[in-house]
Amino acid sequence: MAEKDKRVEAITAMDKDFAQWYTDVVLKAELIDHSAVKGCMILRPYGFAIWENIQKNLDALFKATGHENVAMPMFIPEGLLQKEKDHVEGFAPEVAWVTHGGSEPLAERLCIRPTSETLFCDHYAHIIQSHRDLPKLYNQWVSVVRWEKTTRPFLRSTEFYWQEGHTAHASKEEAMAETLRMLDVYADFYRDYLAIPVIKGQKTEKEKFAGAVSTYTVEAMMHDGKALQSATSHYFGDGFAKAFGIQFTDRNNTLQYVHQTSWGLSTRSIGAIIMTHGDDEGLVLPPRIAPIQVVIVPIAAHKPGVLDRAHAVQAELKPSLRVRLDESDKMPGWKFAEYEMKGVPLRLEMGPRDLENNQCVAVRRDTGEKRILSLDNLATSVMAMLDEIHENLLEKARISRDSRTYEASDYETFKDLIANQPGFVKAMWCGDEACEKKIKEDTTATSRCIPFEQTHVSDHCVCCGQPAEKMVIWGKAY
RNA sequence: CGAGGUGUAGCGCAGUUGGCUAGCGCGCCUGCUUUGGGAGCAGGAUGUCGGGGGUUCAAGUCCCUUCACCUCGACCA
Repeated sequence: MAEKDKRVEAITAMDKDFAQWYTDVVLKAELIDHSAVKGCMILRPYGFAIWENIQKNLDALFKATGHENVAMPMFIPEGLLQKEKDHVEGFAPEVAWVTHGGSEPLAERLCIRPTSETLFCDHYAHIIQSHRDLPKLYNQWVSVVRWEKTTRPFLRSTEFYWQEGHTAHASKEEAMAETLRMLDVYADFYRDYLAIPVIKGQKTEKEKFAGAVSTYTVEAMMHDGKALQSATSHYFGDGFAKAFGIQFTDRNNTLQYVHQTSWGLSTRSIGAIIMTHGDDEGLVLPPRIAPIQVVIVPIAAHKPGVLDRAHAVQAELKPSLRVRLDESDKMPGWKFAEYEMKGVPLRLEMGPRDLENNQCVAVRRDTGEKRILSLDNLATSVMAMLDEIHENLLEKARISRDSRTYEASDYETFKDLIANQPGFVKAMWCGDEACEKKIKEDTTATSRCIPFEQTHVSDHCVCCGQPAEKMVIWGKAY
């Protein structure tokens, strides 16, 4: 029991204090450390390795859809940021400024990019002349800075890593198709790599991106019932093109403005992983992005043959899996707890008893299930188990989300649900921003999205009672 | 940005009305013994008491200021 007590001490229970649980996990699983600057986190090797795996896999999906990576500067001259009115109004309150070069004041101050639309637009204006130059399908993997008042690791940090795709097209139809295509890429990525089910939908006018015609989102539900905007894709129409003069000559030799999109997914996705799959033992990582997919823990490693066999197994798995053999002199129980805290999907225990039987003991992180595996064709059975874990995580998350998704057709029910039942509430909305604002004032819930997959809850706006056709998902959000 | 809370060794904490060389547990280092759920014994190392300024014979302790972290709001693509 003493061992158990030590573990409980290590991480605050989710039910007791979810916020503290989250903080404990990000620090104790060694994902991040705090830096000297407020809200700026240090991504430690284990945390960064998760990000690298996200990058690697998502980038492959971008490449498969014809996108190219570029690198823009981190500075935006003030004049450039101000070219699109809505955009600058949206971002000005949270940009950081560089005012000096060495000891000399700059003639024009430079903002540290909060997002790079203006840089891409400026560049596009230079390089796009003909319809033959289109489409431009660019992406970059960088960090951006937004001077947020309240910060939390991964969820809202002052500086954060992300990718931002910026595309320019000859027609609005093509740009809209790109916007929705990339939203699909995000949704598929969340499902297939992070084992997180998301809801695709459109943001309301109030919630859309500064400067966009329309914003689309994938929304996920965290373990505490709160919503996390997990990635967004924006359709810009030709608004930025007109502000920045991005024109091309079409097939009929007439001058046209391009139609643009942008879309992004950030290190916030790691927050989503933590708060979707984690439990009281710590992190639970989906196998496809886990830095360590399999950890081999030798038992009684000093006994003849144990370590040799463990090394052989590691060598066998290494070509197809991210595998670690922990041959440190820590106690096995210590290692079990440690790798559970770090969310390693599968643990293989190998002791003298196993060697006699040409087997090992496989323990799943998600269910705790122990299974005896033959050392013959081990890579195959391990990979099958990792796939099972992925499917189970996805299914568990889906059930968890659906069981906390409610419907409300009248305002009293709505308010009661938001106040007392953490989760999503589906309710009809008339389309008036006033109702959205009132709901936020009354309940602190916001419209998460107008889901593509509509269900008919009632005929009337849940807030004002006017006829309503759109079903909106509401919830408290990070 | 508003309200509240917290900063003492890597982590968790104690430190009395201001008073001696700032402590405890875990961890860490060395050695031996151990190894199927966070090992045991012996020895050892580790501190700008978050930073700066002030009061005082004397400050971890009191005052001012500043930075960071946490909670709840406001803000938030």
